[in-house]
Amino acid sequence: MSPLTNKRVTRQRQLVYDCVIDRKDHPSANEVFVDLQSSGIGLATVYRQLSAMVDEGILKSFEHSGQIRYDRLVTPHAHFVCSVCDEIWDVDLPKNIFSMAPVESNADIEELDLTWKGICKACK
Amino acid sequence: MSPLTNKRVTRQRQLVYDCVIDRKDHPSANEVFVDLQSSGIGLATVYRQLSAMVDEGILKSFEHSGQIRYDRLVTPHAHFVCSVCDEIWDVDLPKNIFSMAPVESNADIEELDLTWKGICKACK
DNA sequence: AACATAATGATTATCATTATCATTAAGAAA
DNA sequence: TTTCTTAATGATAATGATAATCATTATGTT
Repeated sequence: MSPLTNKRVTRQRQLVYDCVIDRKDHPSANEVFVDLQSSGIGLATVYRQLSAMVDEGILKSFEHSGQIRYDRLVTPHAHFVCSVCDEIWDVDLPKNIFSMAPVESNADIEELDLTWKGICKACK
Repeated sequence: MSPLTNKRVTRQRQLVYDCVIDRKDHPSANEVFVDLQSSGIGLATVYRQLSAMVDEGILKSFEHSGQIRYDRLVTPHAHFVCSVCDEIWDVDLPKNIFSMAPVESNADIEELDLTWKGICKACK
């Protein structure tokens, strides 16, 4: 568990965090809940802990087909989504992407969301 | 109304389309519904027509804080979102962005979603 | 004018997420 | 170790966005 937090280390918090880290993919709250079902954790706790961890900066989140997905990778990166199997991969951002911010916005860019869409190797 | 469709031109379809075109922003289905309330249109019809128009390619859509937003601009472009006022602007994609597709994906890119986030001029 | 059927509107259902609140348990203090 | 404060939990209800259902209406064709 990350030290960057002054929250109580409950059994449930540890379970949720470990689940996202171990899965290595981009689970929804419900997928984490299903994984931890046998532990007796409550659904509300899964939702609470996941969004708390995003606030604390130890997890990231993004929207995908109407639901929030969680990501253990918190450094800036992009995603590739297969339009056939709907799987998601972490991919690198283009080099110097932040220098390509639109002048129209006339603003300091804090972050960006970049998702590439296509058909993955397996589906092709 | 775009000619690219063989759908029946109902009064409701015309109203929904004109609303999105006239607004010039990125309304949700409910915002379109509220605009058209006085016409007596049904909420389900607004949802149906908007998603139909996206399927037909005469409108685009994207997810924004848990809801689907509709965009009259169907050519490839990015968005800038202000983290303070939550307003959304259409902005140009970086030049040659499609040539920067990640090699990891090993796939043909069909499209991409790019959203810049920061504080807009007005909020700064 | 008649017809076939796509579209509509009212409503219900679904799904993801958040709020509520009584109970439990971390972790600090005694 | 026991006590104590209060954050966290779990069960459940509430919310909000969107999709599905179905009887009725109206478009566009014959």
